[in-house]
Amino acid sequence: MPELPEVEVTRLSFAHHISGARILAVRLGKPLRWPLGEDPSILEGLRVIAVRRRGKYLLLDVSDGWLLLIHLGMSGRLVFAVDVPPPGPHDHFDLVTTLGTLRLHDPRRFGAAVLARGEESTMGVKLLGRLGMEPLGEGFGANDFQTALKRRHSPIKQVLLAGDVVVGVGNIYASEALFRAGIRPTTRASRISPARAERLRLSIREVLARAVASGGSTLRDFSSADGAAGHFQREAMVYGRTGEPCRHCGTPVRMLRQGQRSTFYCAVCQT
DNA sequence: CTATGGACCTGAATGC
DNA sequence: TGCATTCAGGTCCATA
Repeated sequence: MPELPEVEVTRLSFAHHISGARILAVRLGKPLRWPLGEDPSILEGLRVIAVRRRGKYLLLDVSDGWLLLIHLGMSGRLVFAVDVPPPGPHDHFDLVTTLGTLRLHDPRRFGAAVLARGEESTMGVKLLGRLGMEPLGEGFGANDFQTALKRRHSPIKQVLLAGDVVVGVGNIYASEALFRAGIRPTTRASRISPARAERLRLSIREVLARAVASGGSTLRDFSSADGAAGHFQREAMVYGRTGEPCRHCGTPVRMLRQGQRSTFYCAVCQT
């Protein structure tokens, strides 16, 4: 479900509500992708200081130097409310605080909640250490992007998804950014010219920023922590539009498989 | 080092 | 209606 825009929209929807809250309890459901890593009772009495994002991870800074990393995986969703119903079969993590409860609901359980001793801890480095540039930040520069692409011989779509060059671009926005840049998803990254790489860099920024502004994409069930659905899917140029006319040239949109994932593109507009 | 395929897990949609 | 197959927003890990 969640790529960078959905994670960022989720963050914005509850960060200011939970900041300053004192943690009362942690409730755990079924195991997620990784174990919490620490005894949850150590959080009791501590405060949530801030909520940041790195790639598709949410980072909750907790007093006493603790860091709570939350990943939504494919089907995860956060809810923050003063009162939440009793946990259902897919509610696997509750952070109960004086200001409300933050709940991770995740049917497929590819998501995770991990407690670490800061970003430089073993677990922090393991999960965050290989992440690429933040596409909406200052550090996502033309030179660095081009240099990184030169070293990669895989198709550009898969390089974008890998997340070690640039983070946050998932299956929807990879197809969308490549369409806007006019680049075939199968093009080897190393063979993209500097001019086209720059166009791609700007397309990535624009697509992600616009998606955040639209509240993300709600394909089946995404909603932010206050329950709001996104509507960027209405602006999708190619994703999920197999056989439908390209919004630029009218040619039917094509779908192909790359590394077990669907890719959508226009064979006329993307070369 | 890079590239590729399998693994994890559940529910919804599709096909016979 | 019932049952099997395919697909879904991610990414880690083992293997070439």
